[in-house]
Amino acid sequence: MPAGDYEPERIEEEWQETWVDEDVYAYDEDAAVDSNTVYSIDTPPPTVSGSLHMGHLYGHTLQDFAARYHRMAGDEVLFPFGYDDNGIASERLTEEELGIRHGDFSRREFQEKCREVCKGYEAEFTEKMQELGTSIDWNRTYKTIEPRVQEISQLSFLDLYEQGREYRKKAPAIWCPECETAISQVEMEDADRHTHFNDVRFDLTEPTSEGRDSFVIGTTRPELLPACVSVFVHPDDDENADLVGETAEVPIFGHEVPIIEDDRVDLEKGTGVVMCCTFGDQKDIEWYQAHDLPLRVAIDESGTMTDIAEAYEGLSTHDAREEIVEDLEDAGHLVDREPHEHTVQVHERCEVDVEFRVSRQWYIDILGHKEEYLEAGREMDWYPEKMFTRYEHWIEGLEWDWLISRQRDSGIPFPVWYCEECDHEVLADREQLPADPLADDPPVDACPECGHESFRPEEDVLDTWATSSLTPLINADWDPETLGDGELADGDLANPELYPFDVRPQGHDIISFWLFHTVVKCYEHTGEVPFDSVLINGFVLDENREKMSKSKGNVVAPSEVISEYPMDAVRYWAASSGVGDDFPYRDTDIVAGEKLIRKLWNASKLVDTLTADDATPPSERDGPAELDTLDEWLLAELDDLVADLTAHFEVHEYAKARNRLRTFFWNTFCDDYLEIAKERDSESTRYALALAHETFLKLWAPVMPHVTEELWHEFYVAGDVADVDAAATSIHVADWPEPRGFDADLAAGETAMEVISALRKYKTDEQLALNADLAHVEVFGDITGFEDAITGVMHVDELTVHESSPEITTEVADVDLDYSTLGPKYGGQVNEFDSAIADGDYEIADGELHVAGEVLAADEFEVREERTYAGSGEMVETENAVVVVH
RNA sequence: GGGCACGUGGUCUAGUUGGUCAUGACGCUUCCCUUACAAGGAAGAGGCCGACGGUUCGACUCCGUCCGUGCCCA
Repeated sequence: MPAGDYEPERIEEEWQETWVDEDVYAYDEDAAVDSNTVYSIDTPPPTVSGSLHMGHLYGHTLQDFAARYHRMAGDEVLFPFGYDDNGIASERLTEEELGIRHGDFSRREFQEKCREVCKGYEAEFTEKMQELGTSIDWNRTYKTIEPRVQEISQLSFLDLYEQGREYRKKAPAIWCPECETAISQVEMEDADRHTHFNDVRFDLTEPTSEGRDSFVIGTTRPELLPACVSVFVHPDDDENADLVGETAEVPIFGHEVPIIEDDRVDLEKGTGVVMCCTFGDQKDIEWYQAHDLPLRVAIDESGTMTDIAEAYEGLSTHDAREEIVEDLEDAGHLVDREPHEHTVQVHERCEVDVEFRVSRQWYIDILGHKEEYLEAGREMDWYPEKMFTRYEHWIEGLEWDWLISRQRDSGIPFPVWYCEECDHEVLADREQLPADPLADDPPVDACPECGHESFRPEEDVLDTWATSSLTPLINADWDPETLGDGELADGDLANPELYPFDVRPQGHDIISFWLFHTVVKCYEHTGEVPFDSVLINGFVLDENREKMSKSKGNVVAPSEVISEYPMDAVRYWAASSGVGDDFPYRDTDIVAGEKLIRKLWNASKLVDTLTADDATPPSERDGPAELDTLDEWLLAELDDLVADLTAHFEVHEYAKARNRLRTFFWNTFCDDYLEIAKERDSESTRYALALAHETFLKLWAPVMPHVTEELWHEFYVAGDVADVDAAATSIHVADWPEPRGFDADLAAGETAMEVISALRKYKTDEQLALNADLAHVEVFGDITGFEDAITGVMHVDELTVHESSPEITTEVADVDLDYSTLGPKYGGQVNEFDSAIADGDYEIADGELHVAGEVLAADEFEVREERTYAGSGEMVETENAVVVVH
């Protein structure tokens, strides 16, 4: 039984080890035959190279609330864990850690090194995750680089190819010159740059009809001049209309380009005349395609100037820019140059400015299926609902098909070869998977198209999202019988009961790509929306509500927090905010959790001393035939609590659940009921105490799993922690409480609590100790059945209860109008009622109020009376009773 | 620049379809070592609900503008 102080450092660690060692949270496939009784969670796997941050802690804790609640509520829960280790992030990590470059090794060698480096990080990550005390099934983990996942990723590629949804195309794509790979729209982020705005004069080959022989263009990227292929003017731009149709000569480089009109020119900016280069930005690409312009590639894949740049060949874009500006100045073509702040798009992994390059890449067609994906989003339940708009707007704003090929070594290879002769695509047989074309042979000896016998392997690897978007299929172990039909058949999933997943938890920042890509992939492979619901967690901000960032130095590490506070207290804080809302990290909130743990521990000690020693949980044994009114009242209130909490947990309202439970436990149970119970000696009270206490342990279990587990074992499980079968006896596999149908006079109970509160106030006001004796107390009000409770806890010698009204004189102090009825009925006249009542200009007769020429019915107003007690003793009023103390 | 949110006592927050004394916690003040807990208990002070307009009999709640903050997307 609980004794002394609770020791979280020791006890939390003990339980964490036991839970993992004894597989308390293991998903039981054999038990889980029915998808209705399975609760499956599909967590986005964190990048292992990143260290654990407060976002991981918060996100996983939130999922754990759901997992633990559903496990107790009778569902077979799958709470898996994945490590994302096949992206550019882990590749760069390996390079840094070992001081090597990926290009110096064969793909398989480099992948070996990646896996070796990641292994260490994974072990560290696992350890840190387990310190969070979440109910993850550590038997169900996967790594995105492991062979089974590689196979699923390649299967996904084959399946979409069979469905005709993937294509290879030579087109402008977003390119990172640092990583030397194409990247997709979602891998870009904004960065502020300090640069210059250069006004450059272009000469015309012939003067215009207006007699002009030159014009000025503003640009931040003069190094793109060699790539200039045309100049544009807006059709509504009267000032520059004369330029249209003329030919301009590009300064320094001397090549001639046409001047064309196009309404995509921004009239608000610069001179209204802009150059189009291949390529400076996305608009250049649009123009290039719309006007069928030539391609002039001035920058190569590593960000170095090409021979097109003539004298500047071999320079970096940055150096070329400086030199070209100088030369423009010398040649008299630089009209003006001003410092300029602007936003550019950079690759999120290396923060290098992206370029746009024409290259041959693989794409998944998504632009043609926007409506289906919107519909898929509508079919999911969103917690909170408002987050759906993010998904909606993302899809509506899509401009590129999904580019899935990357020119990297690490990652999962495309299972494709090309005929050396006709470029015909040959895909791997599914039996070959996972395949690596650089090492493996194609499945055919000769090209099915032209009969040629030599093949070129695809060197590219799949985009990391191409794998990360398959986690539901990885968790359910996908291995489809047939490819290309886009439907789920019997046997396609080893664990079909898991799919669709009940919930997809994730941060609101990754709705647009991770969630979206996962919906796309899984929907296309199975014909079903992969998630029933989406649970969005907000960001953990610092104590000043600012985003944590390394540069600001305001990052709080979970390890620091956990070493200082019990994990249960940290979880209590994590339950403080509505899902989806960002919220600040504050020590004081965690301290509040610590206090609650202590309160629960101490209250448990008292319950233990007050109740009989019985190792059977009270919910599983018969109570006394007859319950005392007080005890029945508590249990009836408890029924309401259980119903409310169940409803809150069902819809992820953890903050509401937490606050409701805390208020009832602390105020009603500890402050009111326990104080009364101390003074009683009754079988009924002992049973109610024990049953309420057991219920509290269960209701707190999802939020505070460690302390509740410890208390549960102290009360109801015999033997040492090490000796018991934790998988069978844990509170976390016990049944979630249900209302038991206790029926009590809740009004009388409430009145009785008011009376007690009034007596406390009296004692405080009179500077008496709370356990001071009161000789005689009279109560005017209904407290039937609670008399003993009141006399006991308040130490009242004689209690008299009156049915009748007390000897008091009443005066009408004020009249409260029922505005919700009167407003719609009388409109503006309500103001007249108010001022008349304020002036005392009204009459009450036969229960009706005569005011401002109208007669208001009894239910349209309420009279507030001021009472003066005429008898002896001190009067204390409450909402439903009058108490007189002698 | 566009979109989505959010501004409530010193701090963090609750507030369901508008109904008139705005919730709780932390902190603060006073009192109480009452046989689980003084890291506790009892009582109390503290707010023109971001600003300005509008709709309404009535606005923290609805609408508009502005200011401030955050995220997403250009």
